[in-house]
Amino acid sequence: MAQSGRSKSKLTKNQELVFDALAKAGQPLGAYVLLDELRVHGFKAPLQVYRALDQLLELGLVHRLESLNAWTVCCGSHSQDTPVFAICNDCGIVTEHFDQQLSLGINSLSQRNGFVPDRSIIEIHGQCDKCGAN
Amino acid sequence: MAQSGRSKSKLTKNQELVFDALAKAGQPLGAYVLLDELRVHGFKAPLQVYRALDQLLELGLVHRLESLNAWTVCCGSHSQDTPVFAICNDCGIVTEHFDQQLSLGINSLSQRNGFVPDRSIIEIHGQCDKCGAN
DNA sequence: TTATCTATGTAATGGTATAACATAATTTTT
DNA sequence: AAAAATTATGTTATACCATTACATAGATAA
Repeated sequence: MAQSGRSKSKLTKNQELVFDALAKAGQPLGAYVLLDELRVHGFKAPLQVYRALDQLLELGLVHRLESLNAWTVCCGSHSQDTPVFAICNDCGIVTEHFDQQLSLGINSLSQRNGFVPDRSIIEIHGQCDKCGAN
Repeated sequence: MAQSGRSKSKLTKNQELVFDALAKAGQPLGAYVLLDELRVHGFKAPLQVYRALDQLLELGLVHRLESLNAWTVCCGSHSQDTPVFAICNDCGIVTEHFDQQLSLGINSLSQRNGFVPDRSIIEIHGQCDKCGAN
């Protein structure tokens, strides 16, 4: 929350609305769901959402889940390291993690192939602990 | 190619057309690009492509690149282990890898969180060796 | 106070994927 | 071989995701 707090003070009105809607949801939302939620605040077009999301991404306050076409608030506990998302097939809950072994693996594989990594995507689909217990 | 050869013998006409178009391209293609390439073979609607792709995915003959909305043939050298894709920002070349450290990392992180992984996505964006040399 | 830059509003369009329904081809069962 | 069931295919319409292009307003700098 430290980083979030610092950056959030500079948010514009639309950025703040989008961020708060995502934070309140506590789970990933699609851009058009966000649009619908924010119509009550005057949002009328997808671009209002996408522009805010782009800025929030830039600031590191939200992530995009590539395999879900959805967006979620950053947990805030990693700086610029690769986030890892665990996505439950059953309940849809998504948790964000940071994992050194995976980060090192990305760097090591890249280096062996003369590849310079810039941005990495790690998303694990499966069954969460709660759903597995049932 | 061993696995591909075995499975390919069972492909339907449309599946074979889609697979061959992807293989010939040698790089990821979008579904609508595939559709256009296959119009000459009688394809007329997106669903013809998507249905074939779904089956090819199932058979492990192709992969979907989630961060590109594109599809590519499987390199064939990993069985059911998580493929890792390196995607060059500059030239667009995509290479497929298998990496034990990353696979172990996925399993380890999952286990620590009581998560049962089913299908994982690892995509690294950056600069390839050729582009870095220039 | 212009000039510039950033944020916003709005309409139109492009790109990706699936639902729903119909038909044909193939395989299984009898 | 005929009937039934299954699988593949064809086609239309629609839903969902994202950006281009252009116009306007607000804030900041010169």
